[in-house]
Amino acid sequence: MDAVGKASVFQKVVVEPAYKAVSAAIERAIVDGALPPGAALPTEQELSERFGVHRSTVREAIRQVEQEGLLQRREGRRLFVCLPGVHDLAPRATRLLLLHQATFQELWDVALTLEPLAARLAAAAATDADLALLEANLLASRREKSVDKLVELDMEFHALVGRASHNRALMLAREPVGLLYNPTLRELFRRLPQASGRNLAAHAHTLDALRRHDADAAVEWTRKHMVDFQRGFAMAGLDMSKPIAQPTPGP
Amino acid sequence: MDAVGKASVFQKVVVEPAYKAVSAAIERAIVDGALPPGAALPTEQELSERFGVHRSTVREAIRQVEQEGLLQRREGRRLFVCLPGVHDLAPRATRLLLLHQATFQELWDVALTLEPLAARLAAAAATDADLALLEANLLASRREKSVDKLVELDMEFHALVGRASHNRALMLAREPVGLLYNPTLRELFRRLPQASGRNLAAHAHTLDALRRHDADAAVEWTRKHMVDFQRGFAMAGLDMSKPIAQPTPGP
DNA sequence: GCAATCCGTTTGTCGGACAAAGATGCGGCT
DNA sequence: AGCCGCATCTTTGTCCGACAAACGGATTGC
Repeated sequence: MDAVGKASVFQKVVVEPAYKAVSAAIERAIVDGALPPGAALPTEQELSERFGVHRSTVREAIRQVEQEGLLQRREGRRLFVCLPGVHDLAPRATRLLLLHQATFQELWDVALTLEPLAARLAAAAATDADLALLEANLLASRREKSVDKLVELDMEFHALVGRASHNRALMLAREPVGLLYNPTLRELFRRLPQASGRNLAAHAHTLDALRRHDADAAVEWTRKHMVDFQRGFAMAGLDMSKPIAQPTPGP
Repeated sequence: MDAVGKASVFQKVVVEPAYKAVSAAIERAIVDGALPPGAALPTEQELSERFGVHRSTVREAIRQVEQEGLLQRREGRRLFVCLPGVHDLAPRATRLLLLHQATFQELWDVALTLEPLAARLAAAAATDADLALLEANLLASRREKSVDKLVELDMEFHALVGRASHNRALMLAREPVGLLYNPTLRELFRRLPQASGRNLAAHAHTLDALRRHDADAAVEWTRKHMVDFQRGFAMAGLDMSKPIAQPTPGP
């Protein structure tokens, strides 16, 4: 209508808030290596002077970077740069799946693929230290009677196999899935007490295969273990197509 | 040494900052459903009154929840509750793998397992809409000449197969892995121009299998596709055991 | 030399202020 | 009566300053 017309020569200008710009700048400094892991973040005051914004603005920016897992409060007050670990991302992924009401079937399809992969890679890459941790887990499981603790130990066993693979992409992918077994596994163990024994036997066989670096056996035992679990799941009358429950079980 | 002695009856008391308590409270309200997705977050002032803290403190808390992906700025100013999507978590996972200098081999081992799984599930679950999107992607790829765009389209194809699986756990697991192909794929396409044609053929066969709901064929073509890629990788003289590069390639 | 203490620094929190951009409502015009 | 434009209110983004508590380091006393 005017001289410019409908041609969008002038796009709508987007102004990003200062706190966002600052948080992006801090993030970039960390990712680019200007602030190496372990280094202390400069003082809030210094940052506010450097960026030319008020300390409150800097604080808002810091909160964002902090939540990102790139900063960690250590020894009291000061913030230090740190590399985010898988344990930092997994809860978020878990919550995402919960909020989206993912079904146990979805989880299971992925687990049925990832756990054997973890076993296969672990057979090739497991160190003595990894094997020792698995051994310790197995021993603890044999002594444990409490269902809740057994579930914890079972999940830990699989997490340890994941770690023994020394594949960080795999650990990242399987962690959230592994976390969500928890409530279902607990329910299953409660309904089928005998499942726990079969579980332990399968773990023992898997560990044995890992010790021999026998990838095929490790995969096979893991798969058997999981199929067995699935059968138990059906026998216990649980429904795989229902959304997964919160990791914090009700009364 | 005093009356209490070394017995740790009195643990060191940990006081969490107010902004953290507030952010946790807001998060809980969202996760518990008190603030359903789509609802507007109360005013900063109202929150500050309700929690009995200063508005600055509320703002710091909001920044954290915002970064978590549970809040989104829509239509200008107000913040609205929203469910975090996979696209919100993936960049973080990607950055984590980059910072940890994960090798392409690690990525590849996972991809070699997840992509066929996606194909298998997609063969069973793909809707007409999914297939149409894949078809459109294939057509666009056939017309495209630019290497960069072709890489984008290739990654999109695999992402679409993932979506067609309708398995959210799978999408979550494969997204970060998929994102990191980018620089390597670009390098490969640049060095081996003929790879692109083979790529398209494999995509076409995969899509065909998905249309026929033939899971075995879909898996087989996907696997072939990936093994082929791996061979090209070796032929191009690239090293899988080196850390992956940033998604933003240098000159 | 070691320990207790004092002081500056840094963080967490608060009070208030103000500009800019939406949202709201009201009155006037057709 | 319905719509438009304008004044006003709200809300956010940013700033200023202040202060208590905790931490670290320097200083001082024994």
